[in-house]
Parts: sequence; structure tokens; C-alpha cells
Amino acid sequence: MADVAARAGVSAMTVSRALKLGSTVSAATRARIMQAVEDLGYVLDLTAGTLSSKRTGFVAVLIPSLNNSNFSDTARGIGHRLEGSGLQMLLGATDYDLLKEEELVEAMLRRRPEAIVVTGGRHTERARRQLAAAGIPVVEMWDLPEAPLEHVVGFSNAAAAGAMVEHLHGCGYRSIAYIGGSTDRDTRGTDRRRGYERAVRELKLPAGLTIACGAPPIAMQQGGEAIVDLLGRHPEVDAVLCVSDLSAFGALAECQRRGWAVPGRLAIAGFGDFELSRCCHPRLTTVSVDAAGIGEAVGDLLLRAVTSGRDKAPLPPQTLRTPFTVTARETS
Amino acid sequence: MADVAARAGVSAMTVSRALKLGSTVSAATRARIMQAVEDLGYVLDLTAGTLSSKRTGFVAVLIPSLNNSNFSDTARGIGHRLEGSGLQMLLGATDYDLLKEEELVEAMLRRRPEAIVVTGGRHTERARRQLAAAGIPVVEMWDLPEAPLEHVVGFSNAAAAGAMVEHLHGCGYRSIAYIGGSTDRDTRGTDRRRGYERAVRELKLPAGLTIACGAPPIAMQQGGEAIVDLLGRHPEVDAVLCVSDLSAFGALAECQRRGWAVPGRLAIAGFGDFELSRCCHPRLTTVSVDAAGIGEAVGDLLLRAVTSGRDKAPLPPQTLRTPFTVTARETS
DNA sequence: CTGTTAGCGCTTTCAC
DNA sequence: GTGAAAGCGCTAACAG
Repeated sequence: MADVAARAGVSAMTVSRALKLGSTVSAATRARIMQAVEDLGYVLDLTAGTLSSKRTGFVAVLIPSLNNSNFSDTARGIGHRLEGSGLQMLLGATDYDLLKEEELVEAMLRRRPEAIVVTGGRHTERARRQLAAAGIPVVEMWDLPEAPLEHVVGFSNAAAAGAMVEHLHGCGYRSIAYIGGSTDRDTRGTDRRRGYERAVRELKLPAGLTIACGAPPIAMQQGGEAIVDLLGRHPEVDAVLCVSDLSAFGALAECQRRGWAVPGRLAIAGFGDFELSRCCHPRLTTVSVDAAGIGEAVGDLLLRAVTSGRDKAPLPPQTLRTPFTVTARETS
Repeated sequence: MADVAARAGVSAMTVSRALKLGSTVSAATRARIMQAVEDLGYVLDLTAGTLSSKRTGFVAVLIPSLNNSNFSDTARGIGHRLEGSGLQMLLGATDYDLLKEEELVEAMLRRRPEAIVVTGGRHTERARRQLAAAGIPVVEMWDLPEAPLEHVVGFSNAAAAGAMVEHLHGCGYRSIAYIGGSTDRDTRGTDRRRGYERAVRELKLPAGLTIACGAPPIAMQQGGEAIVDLLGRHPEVDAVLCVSDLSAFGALAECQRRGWAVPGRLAIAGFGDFELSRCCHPRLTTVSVDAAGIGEAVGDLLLRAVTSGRDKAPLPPQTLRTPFTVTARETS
């Protein structure tokens, strides 16, 4: 920056001003500075600026998996809203692992994000402590925790799964199974299973039809294996709700391979409304959750929270419920 | 850090040492320091350390889209290899837009990554200049550029598409079409189309069977629309290669909806070997490219290049060719 | 194994 | 609209 300043015949401070948005530099001076910047191939060093300005210009976002269009849609939504705001998104993937989340939280906080977004409401004790002590806005998304850390943008996974069970019941299905993960690592998956179990109980439908098919992320193939397992053990089942569209699609494809008519022999419902479920044949009944919308809402909230924080007027904790709907398609 | 030092009865420098990996601090001192860290809820500030050590501890990785399992697999591969190395990955998505890539390159460089990875070999002039001038290792992946910036990890998309055309020809198909994007935004897509066109020419198959179906990313739905368009205009077509598994799957599902037998009426091939293509029914013939392997190779290369760079012994430009194979499944 | 000194490259603050 | 001085919170380098 000193070189640029010398070349433009100004002080470093003026270069610094010319390089940020709301600056008060005369047009002529700015032109000379920009020319010098180009001539020298200078690129501003934000890490240095950060140290004096106390503003790093980024927010941390932790999602369970990159390879899940629900979460990548949410990340894109956040990114879109942050574009042009001077805030960059730093993405981290926890692989559905609370310990990895804990590590990532600390790794992110070491870089002093201006806000942090985590997925779900369950965290290790240490992560909770660090998040609470960080002194920055914290957002939990994709869930409605009973005791939120601060801000929340999400919906009840249990209620959403329950709504799907009611839909299937309304269609006339009477033996409704559930396919999901076998651990509590995916806390949203666990909530969906609980919502399913509760709805089944309330509707007085047969219980005990839950298939656990491994550790999250539950992919297509596990859905296929699970459906075979399920119908082998419980041939009376006439409908199945899967923890996500991916496993539901895997189940659907396996049924097709075996000649089990969907929805004739068996109805299948997914969760998430991935593009896949709108395009496959037959189109998959699913719970639509507007993943991009969650991201946009989180992005807007971040912008407000960070701005308020800079003005020393912290935003009071917000809870935004995002909608979900049962989208009935051809597999039910 | 001064507070921690005071509480532990040591100097700040000793705290700094205790908080990094290869430190030379006595066990007793370290224990006292760690206790003080916990008591005070202290979190190291990397942005400050960065300024004096000239090591930011992160690498920038730019991919076209988060929502594409090929690229997210690659990103995961990079992340895995970097784990525990003290290097963090900062991910950015360009949306298949060279101008957005240019902006992201500058945004990343402002934060002084220790290396940067970009997807493909085409960049704006300004981006090329900045990458070349950054003084850090640069890796181009998912392609084999003729004039690489420095390191390369990838394969020839044209050759891979050509191999698939040969496979289809070998299966007896004689009127092979191509479905891809209508712009050059996706440079890998463009290379695949060129490889297809060349193979068709060399095999003396009918030309002019290319369907352009919009701007990348080409999703499932566009594949479905394109296949209808294609067979409407060219009913003689007996096989189609799609720019990715996503569009291929969309085409497959649309054929099923319309009762067009696959592969009886029409063979369909994808590109990328997404999980989808292994699970759908019928299973999709595709070009397997080992996206995760590309990521792991890139990660290893980054580790070597960054280490060499720190030792002032820059790694000579590397070019790693990654394998691709035609995976014949049930749609051909 | 531990401490001291001197910055890293910017931006804040205040002055003009 | 522009400049000068001070310092952000840490680590390199050297000394002991």
C-alpha cells in the first residue's frame, strides 16, 4: 500500500480510503490511485485491515453435508443474500458429527467471524459454551430448538413428518413404515422419526415399523436395501416414509427393479423436495421445506444482526418459522 | 492472550507457543496455560497471528456449483486430505460464470490464501493475471488446459465424451445425439460437446444431432425437455449422450413417462457417475471420473506445494491426469 | 524451556 | 479531502 501511495503521490491512508466503498476521495485522486493499483498489481490485504478495524467481513456457516441439495440450496440462499454486502460466507461441513462440529466451531471462531450459523439445535457442551461466549450473533437453522442459543430459522421436523403420516393415512394407507438412520447423529432425522412415531400412535396405526439403515448420511442405496428388508419382515406394510428424498428414491428404484408397483403395492414418501423427486418417474410425494428460502431468511437475518451489532445495538433473539407443506405426487 | 499469560504466570509468547502444535513448552507450564485458557474462555485470534507469521492457514477452492455431487465430492476429497494439516479450505461457488470467478479470485486473494484451486482452464484475463501474480501455488482441476497457469489435476473432457460415443457405436447405435448447454459458460460441457462432435465425425456417423438446452447448470428438468425436443425433431436417433448424469436422468425419467423404452427405443448415457446413476432403474450408463479422487489428488498436491513454498523451494508445475472410464450399465 | 523486542500491513482517530 | 501518529493481537527472531 505504501508503494501504491508513493506512485500515486498520496499517503497510504488515502489509498486505504480509495479502496473501500463509502469513501471520501476526490475523483482525480482516486483515478491516480486506481491506476497505480493496476500498474503494480496490488491486491488489498484484508487480514491486516481486519486487525485494526475489528471487522473480518465474513460469517461462518456450518452444514452437515455439502453433498445434499437441501443444505447446498440453503448455503446458496445465504450466499445470495450476502452478495454485495461486504460479508463473505465461509462454509464448513460437519459430516453429521457433533464432535466435528465442535472442532469446526472453534476453528471458525479463531478467525473471528462476524456471525455464525449452525445447523440444528444439538451441539456439544463445549460448542455451546464457545458459541455463547463468542460475542457474535449465532443462528441455528433447519430446526426449532427448545432452548435456542440465540436466533432461529427453521421448522419442526417432527411436525413435518407427522403431517406426512397424516397425509398417507388420509390416502387410505393403514400400515405406514419409516426408513431412517440408525443413530442420533442426524438430529433432524431423529426428530422426523419421533414425529412419525407420534403420528402413528395418535392415529392408532400399527407401530414397530421403523427400519434403521445405518449412519447418516443415508443415501439412495441404503433406501433400496431398507425397502427390501422392510417388506421381507413386514409384508403388510402399504406405505413408507423415508428420512429424505434420497433414500425414498433409492427405495422407489429398488421397487421398480423388483416389480413392486408404486404406489399400487406400496406408497413411498420422501422428505425435502429435492429436484430429483420432481423429475423422477413416478414423481415422488414429499415434504417441501424451501431450503433456499431458509437460506435467504438466514442471510437477511445475518445482515440485520451484524449491522445491529456494529452499531452496538444487538438484535434481540429472533425466531423465524419457515413453512413446510406435504406435496402429494404420484408415489402415494 | 496477555490475560491468559498473566493468569498462568508466564509471558504471552509462552502462551502463543503452548497453543500451537510443535511447541516446546514444559508439561506443567502448558497445563497451567490450558487451565487459564479454559477459565477465561479464550479463543486464539488467527487473524492477528497471520499478520506476523505470514501464514493464513487456508487455501481457496473455487467450484462452479455447490449443488453438483461431482464438485462437492471433489471438495470433500480436498477437505479430507487437508484435515489435520493446519490448512483449512475456503470454498467459493462461481455459478459457472467467469466474471463471478474473477470477482471471487480477487475476494479470496485479499484474504491471502496459501494456495488457490480453480475449476477448469478458462478464466478472464484479469483473473489469470491476478492468479499468476499472487505468488502462491495455483491448481486448475477437472480439465487439462493447453496452457495451464501452473499445476493441473484433471482429465480431457473431450476424450472422455469421445470414449462414450465409441462405446455407444460399439453397442450398435448409429444415430447418436448430444444434449448439453447452449452457452460456453460451462467449459467442461463445451469440451464434452467437442469430443462428441469429433468422435461422431471420425466414426462417420450422422452429424447435426446436438440439442442445446439452456444455460448451465443443466439440471434434470432440462434433460427431460431436451429429449422430447430431440425425438420430435430427429426421430431416427437411437442413442443420446448427455452433458451430465443429471440431464441424462431427466431424459430417462421423461422417456419412462412417455413409454419410450430405454434402451429399446433409445439408449441414454450420462457423464459423471453420480450416485443417482448407480441407483436409478434402469441403471444409467455413464462416464466415471472419480470426483473424490480428483479432490484427494488436489489436496495432496496442495499440501506438497504449500510446504515447498514455505521452504522457499517452489514445487515445479505438476500435471496429474486422473482416469476416466466408460461404465456401461443398463441404459445402453 | 522461556522471555524480550520489534514489527506484520493495514485502519482508527484526530488534526488540518 | 487528505495526512500523521498510534496501535490492532499476535509471532519471528534472538537471547538467555
